[in-house]
Amino acid sequence: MLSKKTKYGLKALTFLAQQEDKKPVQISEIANAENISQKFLETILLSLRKTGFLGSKKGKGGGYYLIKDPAEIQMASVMRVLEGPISMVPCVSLNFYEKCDDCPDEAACGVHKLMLQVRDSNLEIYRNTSLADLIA
Amino acid sequence: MLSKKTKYGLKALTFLAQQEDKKPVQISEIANAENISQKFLETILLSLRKTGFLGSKKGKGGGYYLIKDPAEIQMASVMRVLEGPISMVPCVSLNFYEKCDDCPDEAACGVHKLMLQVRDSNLEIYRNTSLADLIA
DNA sequence: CTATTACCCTATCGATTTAATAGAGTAAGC
DNA sequence: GCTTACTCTATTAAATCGATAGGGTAATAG
Repeated sequence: MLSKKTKYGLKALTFLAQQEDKKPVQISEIANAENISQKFLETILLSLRKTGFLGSKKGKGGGYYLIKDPAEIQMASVMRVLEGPISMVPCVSLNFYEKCDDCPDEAACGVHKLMLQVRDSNLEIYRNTSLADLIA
Repeated sequence: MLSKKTKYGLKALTFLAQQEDKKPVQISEIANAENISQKFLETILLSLRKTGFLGSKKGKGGGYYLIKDPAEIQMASVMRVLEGPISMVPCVSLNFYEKCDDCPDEAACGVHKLMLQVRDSNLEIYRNTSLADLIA
């Protein structure tokens, strides 16, 4: 299941990408438009800022705004930040690899084989889809 | 993330599929071979029996055995029983569809669009992969 | 017939994660 | 210098997960 955090984060990103100009948008405006708990959204936007997707401006007229062009933001990197590993098991993860304690031989493991396929196909989607694609 | 339940269930199924003959295999033997908590495995095998994947035999010489040919068991049905919905959000689920409370318009939702792609590609894998493929 | 084997079922429990909330702090701008 | 709006930490309630305990029950061998 996709976490609410990821869902809300993606919605916020698409909302910002749809803005005409580059002016900062207040958290409250995004939360209101997308039906998201404002406080929860705060922490999500904060993490997106810390990971380089968003910029922020304080004070009156402040808010969050996209730093990069939506076409340059690929889902793979967004998903890793919001949802965590793309793989469903650590033993097929590119960025978060970990050996299974059980499972003496990965090459002979059916689960490994299946999850490798799933990871490959999902990764291809996430890499070939940008934020711009989501609002097209 | 793939739950341990699914992982263990798949491992048990592949173990049973690798048996030479059709004789019942004891829970303890599977648990031992695959490094799984025996008690936990009991509940998993029980649910696989109730959903028509396994048969069981009680008493001495009893155990669990596959009912169908491994080539006839597709991952899509196994995953739905063990892991639940294949979709990452209910609003793109075939078998467990549910509308989002937020999100006034699914067609305009970027998350919906993205998750639809993911569901399609995963479903294709799960449908085209059988238990027999996992041990090949 | 009866003892043993091994599946069957329910209940519980601790740990972790998730989603949400509270509340105070801080920087920027008018 | 006051207001606005982002920043950060801490807390919490609920849900889920993985595992365990312990008895019950059916089938089989001998």
